[in-house]
Amino acid sequence: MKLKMEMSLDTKECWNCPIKHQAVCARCEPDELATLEQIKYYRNYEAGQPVIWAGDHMEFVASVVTGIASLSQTMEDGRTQMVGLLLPSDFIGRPGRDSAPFDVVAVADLTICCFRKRPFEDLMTTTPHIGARLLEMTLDELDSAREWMLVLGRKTAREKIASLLAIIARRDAALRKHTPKDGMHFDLPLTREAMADYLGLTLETVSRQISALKKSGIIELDGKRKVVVPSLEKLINETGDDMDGGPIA
Amino acid sequence: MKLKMEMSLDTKECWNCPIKHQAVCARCEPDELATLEQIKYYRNYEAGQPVIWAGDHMEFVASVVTGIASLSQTMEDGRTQMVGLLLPSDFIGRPGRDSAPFDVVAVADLTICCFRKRPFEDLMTTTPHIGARLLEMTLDELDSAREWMLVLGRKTAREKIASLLAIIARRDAALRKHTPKDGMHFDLPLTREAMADYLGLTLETVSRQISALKKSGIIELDGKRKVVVPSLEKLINETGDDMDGGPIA
DNA sequence: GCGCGACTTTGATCAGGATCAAACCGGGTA
DNA sequence: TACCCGGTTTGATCCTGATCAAAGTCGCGC
Repeated sequence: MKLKMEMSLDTKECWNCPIKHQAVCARCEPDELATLEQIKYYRNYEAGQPVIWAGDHMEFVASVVTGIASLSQTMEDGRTQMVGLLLPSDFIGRPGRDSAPFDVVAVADLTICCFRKRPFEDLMTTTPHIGARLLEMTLDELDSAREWMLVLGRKTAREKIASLLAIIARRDAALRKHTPKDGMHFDLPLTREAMADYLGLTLETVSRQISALKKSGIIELDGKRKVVVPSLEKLINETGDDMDGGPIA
Repeated sequence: MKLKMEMSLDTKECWNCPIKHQAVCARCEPDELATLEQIKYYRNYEAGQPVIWAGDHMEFVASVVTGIASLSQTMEDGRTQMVGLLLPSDFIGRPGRDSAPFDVVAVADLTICCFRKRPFEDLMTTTPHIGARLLEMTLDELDSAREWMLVLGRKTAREKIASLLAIIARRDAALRKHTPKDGMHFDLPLTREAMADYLGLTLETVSRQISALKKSGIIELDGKRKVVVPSLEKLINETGDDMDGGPIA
């Protein structure tokens, strides 16, 4: 059993938070940050642990600080669809509702910064910065979700895999604050099954298509979980998207 | 060529607008409404006409007043995916961005209430009501989009058709301000092709599955475009969703 | 080292939808 | 009336990805 990951001390204050420029608190004035500081607390989850089940009462909203979580739905017969990946700075929860619409599960070891819901909502009504930033983030997420609908509804298995890899490559580059480039390598944080659930495929098909991309020289694998992209252009060619643009998040 | 539909005079003032309680202006105070009144104008489109192409510069944001529009994406090779249906009171556009992320096309004769973008954005910063309402609407749309991802990624053709019919039935009932019930009948506002684009299917499969549902007694058809639902429960059984809940929008 | 369990790969077969093709229907117009 | 045209239905066949099954890989604890 792995030890629970703890955040290092120096990230425990808002003014030193690694996501302070991207998260819902990005626009806050010092006094607003001070208020957030009062109502926040951290929670840690290890890979695989559930954070929230759909329908649960939520007493907090939160921001992902480090790690990855998934947002997903499951039908009675067990078919599941992942509907979003939550990366650092992404927001969890909905001011104004108290039950969660989807399951949230830690995919990799996860730290979230929780805000007690009632005070957070109060703060939203008394200051414009949080609401404005949340609106901005929500509109971006809505665009991302809609772009993903094209992947789910119209792309082939190979295109789906390539699209997922391209997105992870872009996000990984963004987290490291440089642009994606040829020869880049990154961690594949998802199991084959999680990829399948995100892409609306089976895990066997995911495995086969990854093998096929490898055979075509589009990607190289280093172990099961590390990917090298020799030519970003070739990868994007496989996604079915036109060269520039394409889903960002 | 059909005559362009014009709104009747009595809906041309905000205080008499049919969607004033649901749209982005729902929370506005009288003085805010007065400002909106200054910056708004109506536009009409007939079925089939484009409203905006993806990438276009947008000089307005808008609310659907009457009719239906679709939000969609098309790949270079022609594959298209509808990513949303816009019904009366739904919002078009994104404060803070000036190019449209998706195509908007009138599916049925359409009237929208446009707000010049710059003044609208200014109004958003000076009053909380519009931003708060827009956030609320955007969060709902995000949930809807994510629910639709389950349909696209994991449901069978039959389940997809049943899900679409169930959604249209619910929305139709909501527009008429009563709850959906057994024996209800409603208009099918979409062509088979539009349904296919919404569901990630081909139009032939849509046609076949509608025939199959008819043969099973789940629905009855009156012409090509009117549907009767003898038992709502039976229809929902076909969606794969559990009885209550299910996608709302 | 060995064995176990979680995850992954690969193979064989099946089936749900796509594709290609043709006929049908209803409404508008010459 | 006959014709045409957009939308729809139905049929025959194909193919992608699902399903069922078995073997391979890696990390970890004993």
